[in-house]
Amino acid sequence: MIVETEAYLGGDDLAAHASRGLTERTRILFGPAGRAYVYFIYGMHECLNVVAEREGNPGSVLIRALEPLWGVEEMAARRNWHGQRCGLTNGPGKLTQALGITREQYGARLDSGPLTIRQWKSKPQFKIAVTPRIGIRECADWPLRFIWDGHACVSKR
DNA sequence: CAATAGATCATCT
DNA sequence: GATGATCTATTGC
Repeated sequence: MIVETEAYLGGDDLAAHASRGLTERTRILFGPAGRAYVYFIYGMHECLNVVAEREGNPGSVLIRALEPLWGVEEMAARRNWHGQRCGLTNGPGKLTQALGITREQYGARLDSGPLTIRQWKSKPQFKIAVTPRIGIRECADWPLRFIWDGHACVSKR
C-alpha cells in the first residue's frame, strides 16, 4: 500500500528531471503512462517513479514510501550496500532496496505483469495530507507531496 | 535533541 | 568537473 508520493510535472517544474528536455535518462517520462522511471542518484540510491501523463507530456509520480502488506520477510532478507538489513520502505532509496528495484526495471509496465500497482477500490478511509516536496531546491515549496496522514510508514519531516 | 559529513557514480555542463 | 527527487552514522550543543 503506497502511503507517500510526490508529483513531478512537465513544463516549468524545474525540480523534475524532465524539465531540461528529453535525454537518454528521461526519455521514458515522455512516453505513455503506467511505465516505471527508475533512476540512480547520489551514487548509491535508486528511485522509482510512475509515468503519469499521456505520451508527450513528462509528468511522473515518485513513490516515496509504502506499507508492506506481504513479502516483508523477503525484503528483510535483503541487504543494502552497507551490508545492513533493509526491509524498511519509508523513503525512496530504502523502498527500491526493499523491493529489489533497479534500473533493470527502467521502462517496465506497472499496469500489468509482476510489478502491477493496483488501485484502491473503495473510497480511502484515511486522511490525505498535502505538503511541500522534500530534498529538492527548485520549486521546493510546491505542494505536490501527498501522504497518508499519520501513517507510520511515511518518511520523516 | 539538531546539524553535518561521508559514501559514491550516472548524468549533464 | 560538479551535482543530486538519499540515507546513515557521527558530532556537537
